[in-house]
Amino acid sequence: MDSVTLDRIDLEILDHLQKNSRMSNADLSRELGMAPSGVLERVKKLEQKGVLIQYTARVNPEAVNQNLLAFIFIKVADGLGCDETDRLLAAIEAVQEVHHITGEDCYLVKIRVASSNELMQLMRTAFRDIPNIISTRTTIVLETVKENQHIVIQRETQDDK
Amino acid sequence: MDSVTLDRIDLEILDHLQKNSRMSNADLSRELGMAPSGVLERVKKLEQKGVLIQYTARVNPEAVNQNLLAFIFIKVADGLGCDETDRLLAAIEAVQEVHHITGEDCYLVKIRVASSNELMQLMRTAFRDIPNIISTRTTIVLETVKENQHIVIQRETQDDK
DNA sequence: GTTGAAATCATACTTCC
DNA sequence: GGAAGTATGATTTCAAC
Repeated sequence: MDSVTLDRIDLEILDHLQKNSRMSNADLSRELGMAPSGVLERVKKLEQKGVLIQYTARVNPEAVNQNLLAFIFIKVADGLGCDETDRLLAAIEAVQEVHHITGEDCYLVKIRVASSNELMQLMRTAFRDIPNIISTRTTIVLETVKENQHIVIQRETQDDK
Repeated sequence: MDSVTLDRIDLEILDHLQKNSRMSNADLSRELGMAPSGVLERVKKLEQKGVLIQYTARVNPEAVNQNLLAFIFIKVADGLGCDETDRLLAAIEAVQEVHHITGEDCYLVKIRVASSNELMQLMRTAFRDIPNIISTRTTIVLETVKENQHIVIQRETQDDK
């Protein structure tokens, strides 16, 4: 999944769909100056190749009472963690991200919940049930200034077709 | 933006669009067992109310050579940071997230770049040019197990219409 | 990648509850 | 205030090129 070759048009498609995934294929093809069918075929291929992972709507967390964002550093018994621990952490719905990291701790987990109360309850239940966890260190987010998953599309460093 | 009342149908819409924002309004209305026109009106209102922030496509970072993910803890001179620092950090394209956090450091920044080389260059240029930054502490992600922005839609804790 | 045609969809307007 | 019905123009989709 890193041997995929993308040309300029593919990168333009990715850029547009990152900015608005709900745009119609007709609009997208107008932007690119191509026939809709040709664009659709490229989009389908990008999906098949695993370049386009998902189309998602971003929901304002405040609007659905998910006001607490936190990062949790987790130290586990077996040095680098294991597949089972990975799986258990990822299975928690409120957990949005699970990363293996360098440094003292082994995991960095991003979690979004309704309140500090809910976070405490999760720590006491879901996290407590995961074996191997030695310690956790929680950092609370006071305010989020920026938050997206946009990947910078670098047209110049890519091969053209 | 937290006084918005959403009923069960609104929450179902959010849930569906989070899972696939590119689904047609016709498909969405079939899932909900409603007429397309009614569903469209709700979606438009959710956009207007700022509940639906954006429709975006998730791109596989490896496919576009963005293989390095890192979290940077930043300490600034003026305790809690300021709007100007917020703005400068957020302006860096590779920076996906900027949070004010509790604890020793003031900011937590998530950044995605092509390589450790590019990260180093960014630290030497973009970050170096931000006044007030006292120190940075970088944590490199070795592997990402889970990464999404899905918000848990809690049907039971919301008011029904 | 494009064209063309049939099926399907988006959406604005009206009517209904 | 919604939601459903309706009509028209746009879009999707797939064949053949």
